[in-house]
Amino acid sequence: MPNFGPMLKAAEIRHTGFRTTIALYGLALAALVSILKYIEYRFLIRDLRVEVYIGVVAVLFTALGVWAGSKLIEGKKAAPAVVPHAPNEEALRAVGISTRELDVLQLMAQGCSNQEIADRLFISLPTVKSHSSSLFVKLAAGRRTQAVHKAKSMGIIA
Amino acid sequence: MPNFGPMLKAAEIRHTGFRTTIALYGLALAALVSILKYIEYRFLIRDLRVEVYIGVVAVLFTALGVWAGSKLIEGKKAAPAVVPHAPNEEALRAVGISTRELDVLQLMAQGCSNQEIADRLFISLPTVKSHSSSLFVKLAAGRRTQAVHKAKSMGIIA
DNA sequence: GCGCGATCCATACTAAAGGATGAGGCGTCG
DNA sequence: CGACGCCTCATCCTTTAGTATGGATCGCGC
Repeated sequence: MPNFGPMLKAAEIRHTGFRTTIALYGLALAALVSILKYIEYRFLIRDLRVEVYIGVVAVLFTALGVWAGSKLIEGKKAAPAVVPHAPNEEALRAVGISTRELDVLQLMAQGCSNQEIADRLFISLPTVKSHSSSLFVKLAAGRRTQAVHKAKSMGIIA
Repeated sequence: MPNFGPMLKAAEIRHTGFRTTIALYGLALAALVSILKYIEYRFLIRDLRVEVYIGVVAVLFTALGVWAGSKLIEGKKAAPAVVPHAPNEEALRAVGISTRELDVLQLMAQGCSNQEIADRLFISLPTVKSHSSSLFVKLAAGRRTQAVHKAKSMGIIA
């Protein structure tokens, strides 16, 4: 069985091991062949045409590829947050923004209200206000829109 | 090698006909089978095992899927990357934002309060509210931060 | 002329945001 | 252990934002 692993590996390299991915990929392929063989046997279909096999495989693996591709892009989009790290990480510490404050800031940048932020982070409204208040001090902003604007220009958020 | 390009139109199915996509997909599949058959003939390989067929197809279509998936995501996320200039003018008219509303929107994006916007544009506070209200309607936003976020993603503002 | 949209302004009200202050739990570090 | 920063939550209060409604002017096109 050929080794297809590497193509998918990039998609989930952070969560899954290389060998594991390859193994799963191979298993999926084997399972697919088995299923097709079973169908061929079960319904007494002789000479199930190769084209049918290929069609089914093509569809399934295209879907798989689309999924993997999506993951791949997500990984790349999340990674750049890693590459611009220079400004990101640096600016973060320079301003002294904590983890939780960053969470609030990011949701804030997406246009969430304080209540929505509270709901998404599973904290209370006063807590969100607390974080945002300290954010405004650290970013020298008086309003949330200004804080978002400054944070973006500083590379703290995307 | 067959032309796989058009298949990926699945990523931008809105622009390409559905039938066209399916047809091209089928053509690609047929081409692939032909190639395999040719290889089987060319190298005098008898009984090329189905598993090999499936393996090859799986690899190719996974790659295809990855590519399509990437395109799909890019299209969704980086639409402005496709059309750098157009979105501005185009999106503006599409949403129906007027000149004055754009002025307000831009200052809003810079973190200005309504009062500051009023001062800079030499208009009254109620007028700014009037413009921003219609902006929220046109941008389908409930808050100014959300309006700014949407406007940026639409390429209406920088 | 007349409708229409854009711009401007106003008032009154509700909702959200922001500021000030205090306080408890928790992990770290000297 | 005790100071300290972070996270959490609360209450009171002020300011800003947003909604609703209405009215005025002006230019444009049918």
